[in-house]
Amino acid sequence: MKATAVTPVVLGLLAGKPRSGYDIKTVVDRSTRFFWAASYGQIYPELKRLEKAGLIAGVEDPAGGRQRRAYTITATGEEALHDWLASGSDLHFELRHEGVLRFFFADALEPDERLELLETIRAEHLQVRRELQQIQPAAEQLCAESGDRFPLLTLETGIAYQDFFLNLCDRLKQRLAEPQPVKGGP
Amino acid sequence: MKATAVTPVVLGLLAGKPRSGYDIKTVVDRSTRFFWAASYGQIYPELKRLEKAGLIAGVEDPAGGRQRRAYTITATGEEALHDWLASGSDLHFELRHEGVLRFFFADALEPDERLELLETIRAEHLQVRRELQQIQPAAEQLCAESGDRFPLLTLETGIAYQDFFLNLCDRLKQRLAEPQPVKGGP
DNA sequence: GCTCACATGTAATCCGTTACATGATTCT
DNA sequence: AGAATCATGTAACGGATTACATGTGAGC
Repeated sequence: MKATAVTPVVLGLLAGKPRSGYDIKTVVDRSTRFFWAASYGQIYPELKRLEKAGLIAGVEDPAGGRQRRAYTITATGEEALHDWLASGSDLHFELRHEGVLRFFFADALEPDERLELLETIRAEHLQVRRELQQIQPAAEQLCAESGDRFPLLTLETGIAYQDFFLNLCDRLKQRLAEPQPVKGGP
Repeated sequence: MKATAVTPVVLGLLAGKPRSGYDIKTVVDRSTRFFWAASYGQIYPELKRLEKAGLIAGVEDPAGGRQRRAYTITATGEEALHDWLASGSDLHFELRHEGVLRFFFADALEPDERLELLETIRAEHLQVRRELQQIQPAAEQLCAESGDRFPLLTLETGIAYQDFFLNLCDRLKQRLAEPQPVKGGP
């Protein structure tokens, strides 16, 4: 059983409580999406793979007449999750930020276009910040109910992360307003 | 000519000065890699595409007897670059952070393992910070020579970004040390 | 003579998203 | 009645990485 990118997400979410594939996708979109996304095309095949490997167990669990298959983590699965969580180094880290890329090439822009770019970047991070803040009450409730404070701490991290970019844009705007030293001197 | 993920990087770098595919890859690995990566498998086909579309022009430019094809940006190419740089909204943004993902699921860890995890995350960001700092002198020189301060500002952004994670790990470590309120009260 | 950096390219492979197909149930 | 949500799944497509193949020149 080689672990793929979705393995830990699925395993981690099932460690909380039994869930269906649809359920997992919904939770991912409201939580890990901001630093670890997953699609149906990954989740459903992965559930079958993990079941075959004995890390999770599926049971038919229809709600009403509606088809539904819920999965529970097994003891082996919990072990595998713990192993992954506690295994050291080489944590995958990747950022794709088109705004920063554009800023990198901003020499080709006019001064007012540069400010506009920073404004656009700022606006997009502000939007994400709002989305995260909307989730916060639900995360706080979940924390109080389950006693697991890590999803809430992670959400707060996400908000602080957006704040970093908001501050960054403000600082860069100020630095662009400062007169830059010209070659040859004044 | 539909733009792909590498189009702006290639165009942006050629706007500075003529370069070979190999050269582009080298510069990318020392600069944009941290927020926008690119591989040979993308760069070389893209150069051919952009030349066919008339956005760049290639000239044989052997150094010694060594084969080398350098590309220059055309007026059309400069226009396309500017259009992309100045076009509004919907900036692609994506983060994949395995450390944060693990922290999200850290309820399944022992207290000391949680601290270890934060330490691992911290160490990896510190490592990236060091790499960026090593580039700084070269970036400063380039800034002084070319008058383009945006690569340097972007590098400084990258360092500040690593600092955000370093501080985050420290703050989270402190918060984990605080006694958490237990259900039912003390 | 050997190793490293310069240099170009592509094929195989892996991976993930998107879109579609299908259908039941609940809410308005 | 119709829309939205719950629910499962896959096929096609697009995109990117990896690895390989190949060769020159410079420095030790």
